Amino acid sequence: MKQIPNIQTTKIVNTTGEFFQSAFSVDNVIFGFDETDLKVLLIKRGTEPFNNYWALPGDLVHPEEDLHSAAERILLQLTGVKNVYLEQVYTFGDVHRHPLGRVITIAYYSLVKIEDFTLTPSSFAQQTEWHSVKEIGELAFDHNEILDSCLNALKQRVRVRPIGFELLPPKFSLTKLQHLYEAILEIELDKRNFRKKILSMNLLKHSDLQQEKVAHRPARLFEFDKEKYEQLKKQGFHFEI
Amino acid sequence: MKQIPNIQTTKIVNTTGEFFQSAFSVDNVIFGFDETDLKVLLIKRGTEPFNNYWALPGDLVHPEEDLHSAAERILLQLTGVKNVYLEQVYTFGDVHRHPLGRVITIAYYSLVKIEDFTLTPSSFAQQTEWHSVKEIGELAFDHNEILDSCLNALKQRVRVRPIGFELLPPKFSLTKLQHLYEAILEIELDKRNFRKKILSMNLLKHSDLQQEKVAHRPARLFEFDKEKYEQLKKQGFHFEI
DNA sequence: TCAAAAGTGTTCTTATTACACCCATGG
DNA sequence: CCATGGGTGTAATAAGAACACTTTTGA
Repeated sequence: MKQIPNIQTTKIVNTTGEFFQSAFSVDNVIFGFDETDLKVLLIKRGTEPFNNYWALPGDLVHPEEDLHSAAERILLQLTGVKNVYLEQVYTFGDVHRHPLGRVITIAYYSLVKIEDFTLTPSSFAQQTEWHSVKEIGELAFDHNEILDSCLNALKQRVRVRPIGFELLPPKFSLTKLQHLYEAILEIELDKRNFRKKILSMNLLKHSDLQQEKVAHRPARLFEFDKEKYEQLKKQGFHFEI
Repeated sequence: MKQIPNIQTTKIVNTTGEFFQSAFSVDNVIFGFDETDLKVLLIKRGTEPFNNYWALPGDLVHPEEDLHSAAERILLQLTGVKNVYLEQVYTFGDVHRHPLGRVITIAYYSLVKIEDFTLTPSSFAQQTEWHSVKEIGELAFDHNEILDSCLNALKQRVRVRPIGFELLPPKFSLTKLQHLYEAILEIELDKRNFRKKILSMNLLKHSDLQQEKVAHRPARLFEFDKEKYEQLKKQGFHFEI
């Protein structure tokens, strides 16, 4: 998949007869979590402009395609996964943000379970790779700015919505969950207080499973109870970490 | 000002040779506050589609214009005011949201001091009027949805950023400020607790002025201390009501 | 002197923080 | 038997909620 395959010919004729080039695209910041680090899926561009730069996956929005669907399509093409948590963040539209024309882009982020798929080199991109958000170099276009805005949005939203679970396998230990919050929020949490708080919400049902084959006391595995959450939300419950 | 003066001729030629019509616009939800009510500035459309419907002020983004600038221009044309608090909220891009073509729109809201200007009928719109957000009928296009999203964004953001002041004159009483929060958040606040909290932040400097000619004990007038806020913010201070 | 809104503290309740040891497992 | 991470409770502190009367002014 190319960022902007090549610049589209676009004409907008306004009432005074002016013409201009324009188009809109969607960029999708795909987040994953692996034990310790928050990661983001980047593709290495194989065409100008910004040839050989790492970039966010994105594409022009198709004529008969909603913005949300475009973001889903990008994700599906790159990872093969569907039905993923996806949220719009911000639209970037500076006149000169794209060197080849007037292209505004709507930024989304997705939260995926990093173990749900293996990356296969796409025919469009030279490379697709998970990068720790702590080690991101200079990206193509204004993608550093876009990534930052999505990271900030995630930081804010993960505290007040039960979306952290989207990054974990269905069954997880409380320690994993704590590490997830610590990685996203870039803070340290107290183990006992964290457990007390998350368990007091009654949103986790403990499966009877445990970790296996670990060289220490095995952790109990929990599941997020989505129905319970929807039910509590109707009653005015407000999630907060 | 017309919403979409008439549908623009737009061609996007993608790599497979398809053509399609597209354009992008900005809609600006302009909020004001008058003593008791949160209001929004609407214009009555004078052209099809949605002739005679109330609509949000908006326009196509010009070729050499940033999105933010477009939102500022719409506000300036309608009200004559500049340097106003303005924030992007969400981009609406459903395929059929505009009956005459593919037009996505980036929603902004502005916070204005309602007494800073008087409305003069614009040459483009039949009518421009403040409407209480509690009494909004059916608007043109998907503007009810856009307004709702901006209202929600305002509700969330006004609690954690000192932006309520943007809706008040430079000098205001604590009771006015309280009523503002009550109107936006749609809750009742305790007078003593509210005062304690807002004053404890040390963001208000009390001018030596008082209300005059009121048939009750005159209120002290306060000013928001923006420099103080910027300074505290650097030290990690977090505004919250 | 009345009506109307301004202004002001204390107590109670709830949430948040800080903190240290024993447990179960695999190697 | 050692190393590793899992699991647990209590006391201190801070934040939030509830609540009623006096003051100042104009009419």
